[in-house]
Amino acid sequence: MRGAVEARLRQLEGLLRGRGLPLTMQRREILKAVVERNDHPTADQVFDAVKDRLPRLSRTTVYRVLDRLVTLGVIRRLHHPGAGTRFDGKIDRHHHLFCRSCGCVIDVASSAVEDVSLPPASRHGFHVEDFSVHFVGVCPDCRRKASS
Amino acid sequence: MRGAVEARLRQLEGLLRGRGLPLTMQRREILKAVVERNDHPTADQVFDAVKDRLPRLSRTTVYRVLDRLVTLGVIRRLHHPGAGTRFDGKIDRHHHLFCRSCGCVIDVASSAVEDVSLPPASRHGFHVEDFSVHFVGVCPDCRRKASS
DNA sequence: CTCCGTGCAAAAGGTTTGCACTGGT
DNA sequence: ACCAGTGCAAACCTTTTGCACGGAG
Repeated sequence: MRGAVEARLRQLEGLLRGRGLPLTMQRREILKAVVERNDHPTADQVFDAVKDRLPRLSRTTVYRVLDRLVTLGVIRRLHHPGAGTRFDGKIDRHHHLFCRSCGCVIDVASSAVEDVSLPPASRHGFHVEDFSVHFVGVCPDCRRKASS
Repeated sequence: MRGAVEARLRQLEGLLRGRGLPLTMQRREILKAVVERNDHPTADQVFDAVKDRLPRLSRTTVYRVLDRLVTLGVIRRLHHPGAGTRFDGKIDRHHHLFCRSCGCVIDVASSAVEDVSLPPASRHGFHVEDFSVHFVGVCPDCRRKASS
């Protein structure tokens, strides 16, 4: 999976160069931190993960860089029940399982979900570009605890 | 649509009485404020909508009452991209169109979306109870502005 | 009468902003 | 050298908490 991270860094570099923006250490390390984990970290968790490598890093920068990465389309903002904003290193279409018991979020590959479409007449003139499905239920861990 | 609001107030009254909880003016007015609008107000917007009728109302109470209404299942919490927590007066299954330009949210009737399910092999032991679909795109207003 | 609910004020997060300095190109 | 990015501190906004009073059942 190391190669995947390298690929994302190159993607970031390309997007930044295309706009004449600098590729800083902070952007590199923050992107790595988000992509390397498959949970969905908050800005604060990203800060914690990166601060060892960049001791002078400020929380402000984490917010600003995450925002920039979202704008560039390198990562996604995730709207997590309960807690604050979270970030998701995956950018291919995928869906989420939200556990209503412990609040965790599990990714589901898009291919595991049958295609979703809206009848054109129901769109109210809304131009739909993408979608994601939020499944709500109980995760394996919580089911195990509940049955014991 | 006035009748619908009355019905929801009776529903609230029943749920509260069943638990020996009082039906206060604040709970009545806050529920009305959420149900009467078809957008998805924040706690602060609810406060603004109700403060004329209840001049001594405090923001704290709005938060507490909204929370209680969610617990009772009379309204739903909505996890909205960008902004803070929003509340949705509809409790039947429906989906949402999120405008990435202005941030507004439009309801979609559930019947307009084909049923979505996960193949059993993809559930990783997760027990799915419900789902909702988040469509992302551009709303009619923003499309109009963009084309001019 | 008894609790729960409410209002107020203050605290607690989480996120944003202004400004001077640093760093990538 | 230039301009965007960064760090710091303070501001901001939303949400939560402690405590005394007031109102519904």
